[in-house]
Amino acid sequence: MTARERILEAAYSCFSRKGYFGTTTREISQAAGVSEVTLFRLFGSKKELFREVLINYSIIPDIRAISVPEGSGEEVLIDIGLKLFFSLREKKEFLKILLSEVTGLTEEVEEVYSRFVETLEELLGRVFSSALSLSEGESRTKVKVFRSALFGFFISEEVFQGRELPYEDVIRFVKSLSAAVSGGRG
Amino acid sequence: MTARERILEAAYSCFSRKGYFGTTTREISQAAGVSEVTLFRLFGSKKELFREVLINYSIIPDIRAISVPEGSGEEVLIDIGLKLFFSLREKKEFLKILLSEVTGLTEEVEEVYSRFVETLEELLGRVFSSALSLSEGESRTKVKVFRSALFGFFISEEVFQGRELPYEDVIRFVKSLSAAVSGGRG
DNA sequence: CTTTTATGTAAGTAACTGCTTACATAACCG
DNA sequence: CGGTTATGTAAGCAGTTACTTACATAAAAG
Repeated sequence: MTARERILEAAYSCFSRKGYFGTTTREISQAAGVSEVTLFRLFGSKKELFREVLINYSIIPDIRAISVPEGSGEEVLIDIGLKLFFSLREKKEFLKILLSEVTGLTEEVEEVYSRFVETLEELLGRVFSSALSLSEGESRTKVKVFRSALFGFFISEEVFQGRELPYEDVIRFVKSLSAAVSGGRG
Repeated sequence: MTARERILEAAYSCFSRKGYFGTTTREISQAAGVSEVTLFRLFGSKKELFREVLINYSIIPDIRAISVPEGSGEEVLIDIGLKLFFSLREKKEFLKILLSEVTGLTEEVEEVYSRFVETLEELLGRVFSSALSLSEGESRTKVKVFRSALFGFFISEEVFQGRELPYEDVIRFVKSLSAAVSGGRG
């Protein structure tokens, strides 16, 4: 691994554990096993390094890579719900960084977050209108419910409580959510 | 207002806008209109002040104060959903502080968060088992869906996007969520 | 009136932080 | 070989930060 990569990785880890202001450049360089001078030579400033981390570890490509499952009805929602949940889990550190920068939101962090929600809703929008047969308006609201629930669940259970839920708990939740959203008039 | 109160209020505001590490004690004391020495005399340390802010502005009493509505069915869920949403909004700053401290979670912040979720689930548990007629297990999972969706929705739309949703949007969401959760087998 | 209490001003300290400069070294490239 | 490139060490600087000490003052309490 190049020095650049090692620094990026170390920065990712540090920022996600202690936030932007809680992390020092000394700390990052030590964790990366390089000198602090190298860090500044390669990235110019702490802020710039932070930006690169945000780009490098973004969850957005992961979400884009999720394929819309064939078929229809509840089963499809369960499938996509699980895929999304485990994508969130895989990028937990990235999401922690995002959350911790909610205060003093710089435009760029805000933009990253907006694109994250857009990407999610776009994917779910496609799934919902193909798998369930819903009007544009119905679909949009249900997508919001589904997306919010999944995201809220992940944040509460995994990020804040700092644990990793057993598979059955995740399944139970996603099934319940999918059933709720795919049934009824809501 | 006493100096103590002014400092608490200023600290609350600063921490919610810039996080713990992003805020300096100088800043707080200036915002409070007192000298920095006074801040340290009254609170001992920055950390202690932070703790007091967390206690003083906690959302938990707000949630405890919400009365379980009479009646049954979907209407009740809508009622409680709206009450909860507007409680979250009223304590947005507190929640921002909580979110921003998700990195480097101290035990105390983690505990505050746990109690927050417990309080929420307890309230919703009572509502769900009285208003809908559900078994213990069904109720518990539906409560999780309801709670996660509401919380996730609030965080995405209001905290991260930094805006205040128009009332109709909130209503539409809560109605859709309530319908989804109260109908079906989920 | 005198003491206590609450607050202020001034000054400063020790540690830390982001970042820079100067110089060495070792590997790789033509 | 000679030069470029990537990295390291050492030193440090200027600014900031949490927090302290010493002393003044004015109001409140007894």
